[in-house]
Formats: sequence, C-alpha cells, structure tokens
Amino acid sequence: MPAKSKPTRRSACPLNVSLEILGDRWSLLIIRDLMIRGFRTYKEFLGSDEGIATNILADRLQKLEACGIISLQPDPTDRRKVNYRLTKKGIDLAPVLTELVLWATRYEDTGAPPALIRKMQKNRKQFLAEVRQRWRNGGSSPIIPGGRDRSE
Amino acid sequence: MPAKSKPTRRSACPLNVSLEILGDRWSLLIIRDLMIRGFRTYKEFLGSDEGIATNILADRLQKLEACGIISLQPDPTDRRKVNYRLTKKGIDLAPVLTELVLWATRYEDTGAPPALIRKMQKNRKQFLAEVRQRWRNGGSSPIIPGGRDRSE
DNA sequence: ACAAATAACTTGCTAAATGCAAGTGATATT
DNA sequence: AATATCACTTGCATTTAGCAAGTTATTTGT
Repeated sequence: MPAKSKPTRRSACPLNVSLEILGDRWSLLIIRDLMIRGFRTYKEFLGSDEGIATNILADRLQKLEACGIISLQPDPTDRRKVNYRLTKKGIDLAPVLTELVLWATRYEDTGAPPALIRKMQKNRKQFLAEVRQRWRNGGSSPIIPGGRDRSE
Repeated sequence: MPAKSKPTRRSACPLNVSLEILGDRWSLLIIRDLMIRGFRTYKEFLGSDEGIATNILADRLQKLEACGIISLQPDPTDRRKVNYRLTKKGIDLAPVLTELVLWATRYEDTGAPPALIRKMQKNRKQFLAEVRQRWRNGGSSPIIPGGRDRSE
C-alpha cells in the first residue's frame, strides 16, 4: 500500500485550516469534556447530554489523535480502559472554546453555569491560566464551580 | 402548514449552542470574508479560494441571516445585487476567528499573511478594536495589511 | 430596442457523512 | 463459569455535501 497522501487542503488560510480540523458539530464538544469536565474515557464522552453516536465518537477520537490534539494511554488499573488526554496543542484551544462560550451566552439562550461565565468574563486571562494549571496537574475533576450543568 | 417548530437543541451548553450555529466547514469562512476581506456579495464569496458550492453558499447565507449574524440589503446602484453585512452579533465573532487563526498558525502549516498575524499577536485588543471600528464605518476594503493572501 | 452578459439563486443527481441498532472481543467482576 | 463492562465495529437508513446545469431579474453593449 503506497501510504495514502493526506487529502490536500482547500486553502492555506489559517481559519480554513482550523475549520478543516475542528469544523464539525462534535470535535469541540469532546475537547470541552476533556478540558472542562475532566472526562477521560470513551464511556464518559458517550454520556454527555448531546448524545454522540458510538461510531462518530470513535471516528472523532481517531482524528483528534491523528492531528495531535489528544493522546491515548492505557489505564493502569483496568486494561479495558483507554485514557484520553489533551496534549499541549489541545489545551491551547482553551481560548477558542472560551470565546465561543462567551459569544453564545451573550446572544443565545443557554444553560451556562453562571459561576463559570462570570469567571470567564471577569478575568479571562486568569481563567485560562487556571485551565492550563489544572491540565498540568493532570486534573480530572470538573472545572465548573457549581458542579454539573443541571439545566434541562 | 402548522409553522414548523424550530428543531430542539441537543443540549443547552453554550458551546453546543455555538456549534449548532457555526459548527460546519463553511459558515465561519463566509464570516471571515465579510469581516476581514470586506466582501459583500454572493459572487465575491464564490470566488474565495476554498471553492464553496453555490447551493451550500445560498443555504449558509440563509441560515446566517435566520439567526441574525448577517443582514441583507439591496444594492442602491445595481438592483441585481444583494449586499450582505455582518450584524453586531456577527462582528462579535471576531474574537472567535482571531483565536482560531492564532491556534492554527501556532500548530499548523498555514499561509497566513505575516503582517496580520503579528498584529493579532502583538496587541489582540487593539486588533479587535480596529476590526470593530472598520465595521462601524461600513468598511469594505480588506483589513489585511499586505493585501491579498498570495500563498499557494 | 434587442442580444448578450451578469448576479443571485434553484434543481437534479451522486457521493459522503451522520445517526441508530446491533454485534464483537478483550478484560473484570461475582 | 457466567455475567457484566469497556471500547469499539458493522450494517443500514437518513441526511447533508458537492458538482453541473438551469432559471429569473436586471444591466450592459450595439
């Protein structure tokens, strides 16, 4: 097999490049679960409110790993489990997620946890620093102050 | 016809809401063309390097208008033309675009115009202020310092 | 005035992606 | 040993994307 050449880009515009990697309805939700909720496993992702299908989840995890946004490691205590983690490249998407969240809360009806939003708005820089700090510590507890998003 | 109820959201998470509106490979490119390149018409969008198809473009323009990100006005000098403009809600996506561009230039091979990137990095706030200022003036000249993206 | 060109779409058709249900294989638990 | 759990695959129906061609309302050129 002659090593399939990766499909050529539509254009070299940086926004286009980002969209070819992240421009779908699911990838950033998986990244959210890793970044904010402290999820680590396939099963946890499946449990998110949006209800991703198993085949789509498997496909996205594969693509995200292929482009270096997440990494896999076997669970030391249960060999059935795979632990997914954000790489540096992955955690560096925090500003993108933040801006998308702030935009939505400004213009749409959302069930955003008010404590989290206040934190983001009040001091964006510090919030991002906290996200990164927690990532360095390998934190797997959700960053959401008041716990889980209970709305709907 | 019983007024089709708008399809219910997968979840109320603000990130999910943003993705249901913007999570595809084309919408943000159209917004880029309006925000950064000063495009106004259907034909100009069609000319962008990524090569959007006519039916997709028509569909996205309709959806972006439906959710208040762009507005339409007839051209005063040519009644065949429709001028598309970003609304406030639309121009407020500038931080999202900026972060996506900065992330891509940091981690991927892109043909980003160096002058624009330097501007974004050096003083994010000022860059965003300029984008908004230009929008208020109804500016239709590209914001890219060195002119058009010539790479590839 | 008339023919040709242009702007903004539609329509039809094919290919690819998504969504759902069910199944598989390797551990782990009881 | 039997059952459960975890991380996937597979099959199939539905939806969305992509491409080529056609349509309608102007506008431009002669």
